[in-house]
Amino acid sequence: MVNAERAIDPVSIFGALGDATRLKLVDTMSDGESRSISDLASGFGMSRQAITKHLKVLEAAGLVANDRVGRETQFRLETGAIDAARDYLDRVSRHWDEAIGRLKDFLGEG
Amino acid sequence: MVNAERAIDPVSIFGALGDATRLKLVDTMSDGESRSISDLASGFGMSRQAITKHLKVLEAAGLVANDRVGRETQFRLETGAIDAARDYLDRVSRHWDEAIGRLKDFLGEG
DNA sequence: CATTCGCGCAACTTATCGGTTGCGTTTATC
DNA sequence: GATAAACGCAACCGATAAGTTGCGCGAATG
Repeated sequence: MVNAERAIDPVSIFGALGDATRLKLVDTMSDGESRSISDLASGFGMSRQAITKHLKVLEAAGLVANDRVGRETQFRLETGAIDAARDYLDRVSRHWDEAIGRLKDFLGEG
Repeated sequence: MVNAERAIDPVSIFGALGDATRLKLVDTMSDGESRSISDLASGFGMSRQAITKHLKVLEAAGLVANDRVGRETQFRLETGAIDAARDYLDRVSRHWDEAIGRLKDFLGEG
């Protein structure tokens, strides 16, 4: 199998987003631009290596991707995983709504 | 301030969802029913106390609430936090779409 | 061609997480 | 009123997460 690590696993996606630094990274990259690691790291009061680790977590979850450009590694947001997470929450929400709807119907009939 | 711990913090919401057991708990409760802790724990191959801990994490994030009924503590899903998380992802997605749209317009004009 | 910039790799430390066990308390049941 | 069910609290433990530092390497720069 070429291209492993492509699971679209809600657990790892939510896990990746469940950290203030990583969520801020996602937020930063939500403007669609590609940024180098050092560029990204400059905003956070943290070492470059720490940011690299966070980016790897985001990448493993499919939330970001990177291209090597010269001596830089530029990261960009990958919206597929975000959409998947949103869809997951949508399903939960809809399931709940339908169940509550049935409950109300049942109570209304009584 | 009465009712502290009501923050609607995306980080803690995503963090709470970023665990297989907790996500399964949310999934289980998405049918709108209230369940006791022991009831919930019976499905997972895990001690009641472990489930209690997970439920507290979910509760701290605002994803579930509980009422004491006799000797049972019944938990139910609280959709507000889920909606908040979904809205957050929506905003990120929309921001990205708009930014990419502007980029395409710019390239198209050239 | 020496320097420096951006990065990857690896070791290490500390804190937190996920899980366990044990015990005491309250509520229901026989 | 003894027994059992459902729970909370707390101590404990191994694994992992988040951050650091140090070092070496290839790509750009003067």
